Amino acid sequence: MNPDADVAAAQHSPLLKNLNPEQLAAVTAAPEPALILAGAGSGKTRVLTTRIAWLLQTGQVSPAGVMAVTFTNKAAKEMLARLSTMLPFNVRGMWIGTFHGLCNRFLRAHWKLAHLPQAFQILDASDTTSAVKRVIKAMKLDEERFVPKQVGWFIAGCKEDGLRPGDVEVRDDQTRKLVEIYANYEDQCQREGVVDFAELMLRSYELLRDNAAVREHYQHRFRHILVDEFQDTNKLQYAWLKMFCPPGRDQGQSLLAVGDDDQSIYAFRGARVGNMADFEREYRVRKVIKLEQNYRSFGHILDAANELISRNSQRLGKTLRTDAGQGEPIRVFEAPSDFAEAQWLIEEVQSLYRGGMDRQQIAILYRSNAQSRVIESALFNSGIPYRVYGGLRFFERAEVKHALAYLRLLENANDDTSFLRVVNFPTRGIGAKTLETLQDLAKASGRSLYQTVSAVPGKGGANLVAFTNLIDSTRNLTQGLTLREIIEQVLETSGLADFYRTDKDGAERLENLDELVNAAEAFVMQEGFGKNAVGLPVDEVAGPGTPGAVPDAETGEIMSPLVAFLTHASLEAGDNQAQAGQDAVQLMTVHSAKGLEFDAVFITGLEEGLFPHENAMSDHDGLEEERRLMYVAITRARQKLSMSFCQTRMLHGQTRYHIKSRFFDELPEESLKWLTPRNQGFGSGFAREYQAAWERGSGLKGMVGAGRVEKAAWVEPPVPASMKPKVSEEHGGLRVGKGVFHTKFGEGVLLTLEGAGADARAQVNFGRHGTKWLALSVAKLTPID
DNA sequence: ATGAGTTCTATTTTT
DNA sequence: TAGAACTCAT
Repeated sequence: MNPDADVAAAQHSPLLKNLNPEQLAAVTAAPEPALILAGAGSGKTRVLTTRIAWLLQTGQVSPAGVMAVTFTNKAAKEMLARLSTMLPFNVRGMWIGTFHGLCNRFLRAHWKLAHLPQAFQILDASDTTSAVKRVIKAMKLDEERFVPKQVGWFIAGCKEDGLRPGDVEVRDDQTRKLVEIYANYEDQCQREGVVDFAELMLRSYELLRDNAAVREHYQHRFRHILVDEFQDTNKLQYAWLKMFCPPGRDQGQSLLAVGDDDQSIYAFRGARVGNMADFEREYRVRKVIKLEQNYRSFGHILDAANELISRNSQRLGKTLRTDAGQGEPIRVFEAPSDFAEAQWLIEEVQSLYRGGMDRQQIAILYRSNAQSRVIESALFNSGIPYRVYGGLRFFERAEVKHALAYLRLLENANDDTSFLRVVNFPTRGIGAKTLETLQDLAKASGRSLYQTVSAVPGKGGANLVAFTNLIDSTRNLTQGLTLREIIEQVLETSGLADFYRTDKDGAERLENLDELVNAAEAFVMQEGFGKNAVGLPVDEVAGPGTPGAVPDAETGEIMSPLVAFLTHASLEAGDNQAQAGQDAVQLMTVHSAKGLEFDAVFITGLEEGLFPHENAMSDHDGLEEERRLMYVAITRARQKLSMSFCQTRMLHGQTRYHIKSRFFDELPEESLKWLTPRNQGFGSGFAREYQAAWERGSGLKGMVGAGRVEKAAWVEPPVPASMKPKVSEEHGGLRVGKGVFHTKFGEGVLLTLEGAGADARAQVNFGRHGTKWLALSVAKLTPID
């Protein structure tokens, strides 16, 4: 092939139409290491996917030679989806996925070399914590001094620095013990055939590092490696990438790193922004391409973002610009209390909605999850549908995890984590005492719990044997069944389904178990196996194309759909959001808003101590990360941006007095529109005066008397007439004082009806479930006699 | 085994 | 304040 001629011809490819000069440069960059500094809203995903498409179209690489790495499943899916609309190629040949997803794919193909069982299972965060907890217990250590979760972080931190227990520098007793726990934890995982998230990365890295043949195979195979969100990579991930494409060698391989140092907000989790600068140096990047043209926000919003972030030192340097015009200035509201802030949000949201904006185009952002409560209850009481991100995800729900534990035991009975989760759920007369005996015996003999049951004497032992018999017979019963049938069978024989059928509030959990069956069905349909599921690359697989299963790279052995599904469940916990109201206001932390965009954004709780958070304010780096977080928040907005802060806020059960965030002083005055009088600024101590006045019992009057009339905004605003509840007696067949039925809360008595139309709401006493306010536009209430 | 009572803790968390 | 995790009594 003649790349130059192809490249010249491809300049006219329809793919490249409508790209700006910087985007074009990034898409058509020469096959050498390149760094793309992609600002918020600069069309980064489009550049990434277009580049892959262009490389393929110009024949510079075949699908098997492409690897694209992301951090989230969502990003990977989006890339895959966009590519499949752009290309006639089979996208399955490419390695596109998350770091962990690709590591899984790699380890499944080389499980023997990696010293793993073929059906190894992946521990999620909570599995990891409980596994660590067991180690600490077995070592008879004080759980106060060695908090399982923290020890888990320590272990993950070591792994992310590439350190095995023997590599950790020990300088004090505490660390010595921690390393001991780490070592025992490793043994335990190995014995049980499970790996945690960090292990997926480290194990793959070590295999590549220590096995030249494997390493060279992949180096030769992947001609083009693209990495998204490079600023979020940790030390190990960068080292992992170097294994695929080592720096300082010109082999015609290209590593394209795309990132934005200004959006690095995960340093606390081990992300190293410094990897960007290191990359530029170590790979001798000749040209850094900056995508600074923003296609998302109006001028005032970008001015604010640029001005704020310019306060940070050690930036790679980037200024967003737009052709969209200035737009509206940022509205700033000072509220007397968190309650008043929420009330103001309600008014603003309703006015936007009346102005024709979709509710899902409105986002309310906050620094910490605890702030959502006040806002939620205000929204709830106003009958405005909303959706909170950050709740329990589907595969993390207790009942789902129980079902998965049974399924895991079918595949690998030595998985003690799963064993302990369900050995007595539903209850089988196996108590703590019996389990202690079992664990001691297992530890002494170096066997798994499952292998040890017969050694336990007495009634407890008999019950344990009954449990393993149940698992064994279920395994036999499910031989040859489809994945759907296996799960249905397990739900029945385990007694899980029956348990939730008789449990008084098991209905919802039963629904989730149904949903699990559906998810499995969808997984089988969608992945179809042999494709991207467990992800054995098709060109590496020698085995027969058995439908519904993936053959192993070396042996041609068939991997069961069940193992694939269990892997899927650990690697992708599902949507991180509560019940999906179609037309709902979006509530989330600033962290979870990263990567999203909305027509209207409210940044709330902009108070010193909260945002920037007090725990981050002490050191320079912490404050800079808070500033980047604020930068991320600002750049989420397309058209309208508002910011608010409170003088008083309920925190840890106490009313605290706050002053406005220093970030207000770092934004351009001309881009702000103060809805309340601007006060003296950061550090004025005004809130403390207010507090003092309040404590004297004089409240606001004292303040006004002291000549601070401009602080009238501190008075609770009167409820506007439009907001005054309209009380009625009857609504759609419902009558005050009569009975109603709700699908979740059951029967109740209607106490009050307020509002009309979309705002209509009802207060109902559900007895055992208490008295609740319900939005009639959302809640299904039916009258009963 | 279950429920009531007690104590502790509270920043963010892509996999 | 509120929730989770735990203890203790039934």
